[in-house]
Parts: sequence; C-alpha cells; structure tokens
Amino acid sequence: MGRSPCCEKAHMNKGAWTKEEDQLLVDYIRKHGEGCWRSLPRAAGLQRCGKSCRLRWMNYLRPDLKRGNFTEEEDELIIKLHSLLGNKWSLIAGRLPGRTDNEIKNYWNTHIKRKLLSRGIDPNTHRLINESTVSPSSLQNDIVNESLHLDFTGPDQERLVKAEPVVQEEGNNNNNNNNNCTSSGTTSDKDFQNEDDWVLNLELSVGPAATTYRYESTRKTSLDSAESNRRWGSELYGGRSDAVCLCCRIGLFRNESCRNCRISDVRTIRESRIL
DNA sequence: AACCACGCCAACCGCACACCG
DNA sequence: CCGGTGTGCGGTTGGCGTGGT
Repeated sequence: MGRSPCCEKAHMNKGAWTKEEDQLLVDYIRKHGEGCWRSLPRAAGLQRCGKSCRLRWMNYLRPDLKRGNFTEEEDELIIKLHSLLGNKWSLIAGRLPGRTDNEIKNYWNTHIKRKLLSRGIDPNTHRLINESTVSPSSLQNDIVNESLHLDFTGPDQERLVKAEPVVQEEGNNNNNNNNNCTSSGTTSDKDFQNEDDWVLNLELSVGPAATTYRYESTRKTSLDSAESNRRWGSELYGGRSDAVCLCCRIGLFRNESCRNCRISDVRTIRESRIL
C-alpha cells in the first residue's frame, strides 16, 4: 500500500542497545513521559526509530518490570490464560504485573511448551495428546476446577471478544472464531436466549483458586447480575466458590491487608493490579 | 583449546487498528 | 468517508552464552 516506513532507516542504529542509548531514553522519558514515539528519538538524541525506542522501553527499561525467573504460580497462570486466550500475549501479560508480552511469549515458546508436552498436553489445544476426543464439558470443567476467575471489562473487552477461544465445541472446530463467546468458548443458545442482547463484562480478574466464571449483563431487563453469576457458575461449571486470592497466595499480602480478601462475595473478587 | 549444537531472549518486521483532520 | 499517521501486537530472526564433544 506504499506506506511510509516508520523512520528513515538509513541513518538509524539497529541491533543491541548500548548503555548510553538506554540512558538517553530513560532520561528523556523521565523528563517528558511516554508518548509520541515517532518524534521521541530525535528529541532524545537517539539514532533509533520510534518503534525501537518503544520496544526497548516497554520490554526492558520500564521501572515496573519484574526481573528474574517465573514462579510456579506464574507458570500455571500463563498456562490457564493461554488455554482461554490463545496467543494473546499482551492480554496475558496484562494479568502478570511486571511481565511483558514479549517475555511471556518467549517463556512460553522456550519453557512452557516443553512443560506441557512433558505432561502429555498439546500446548496449542491444551488437550491431552493421546485423547483426541475429550468432551468439551470435561475440558471446561478441568479449566474451571483448576481455578481461574475471569472477569473482563475495560480496554481488554474489545480485544478479548476478538480473541479466538482455544476450547471449542466438539464438531464445531473450524468456524466458530467469530462468535462473541467468552474466552472459554461457552456461549450457547441455552445460555443466551438472544445472543445479541448480551454484552459481556470483560474486565479480566484472575484469582488462582477454584472460583466460578462470572459474567454480567449490562442489560438490566435480563437476568440480574447475581442470577447470571449463579447460572454461569452452576449450570455451566457446577459453580464452586472456594476462592483463594492471588495476592495472598503468592505472598504479596496477608488476608487482612488484602483488599480482595475483604470483599465478602467471592464472585465479585477482582484482581487488584498487584504492585 | 577449539569447535559445534542448541537454547534463550532482545530486537526486528510486517500487519492491523485507532485516531484525526 | 477517506487517507495519513502513530501505536500496538504477534511472529520471526539473529546474536550471544553455555554445555557437550
């Protein structure tokens, strides 16, 4: 389409960043904040294209990045989120504070894939490799019983709706990419009398314990939120409510100081952006 | 010590989307 | 509505480090 390149490549540095370049970028962003990546390099005195600067900042220089190995909890969370979201690395990264999409993507490709294969699980489909005919209901129960609590709204909502569910209905494996089902791929006529009437609340909330999936209708004439939660949890997943807060489980808070744990109704536990 | 194979990960690339005039 | 621009995302690549021979 003849689109102009993001920068004049002839005069740009490529490859690994030097300490000096890093310092220039950090100093500039500290002073002026993020944004306008296209003009940033010139303003900061860098011979880099804006995209390169953005990537360097996002994946390496940001002060809130968590360095070091992934924990077992993070591993499991990534696996569960991937089973629901597929290769939506940015969405997954959004649920792992301090981790970047690139980092998670690399980690998935180098570690988790292998880990799943060693468990006899296909990393793409999250199905047992030997069991080609796993019933979708048992699959969904597996995912839920192993404990994700997802609650999506906000900026992720749009993107999640577009996400292709990995868990698919048996016999409907090819063409259900466009339905506006939840990421668990569970929309059905039974659940929605009129699918168009429903707007999913897609704010993602993750707690590692066995909680119910929750969905909300913004349409007040439909089921109220409590009822929809009940149906969602009970009908589809045999609703469990023994939630354990992620913050407490990974040791960031004690129960009494965790705002999640102060919320009485576990169905409304929302992920507090840890850190 | 030299070579090779492999794994890891930072960085690049192309595309899609959002926004704006 | 359309085209240009900026930004973000996901797939891929290439260089470096490490372990084995």
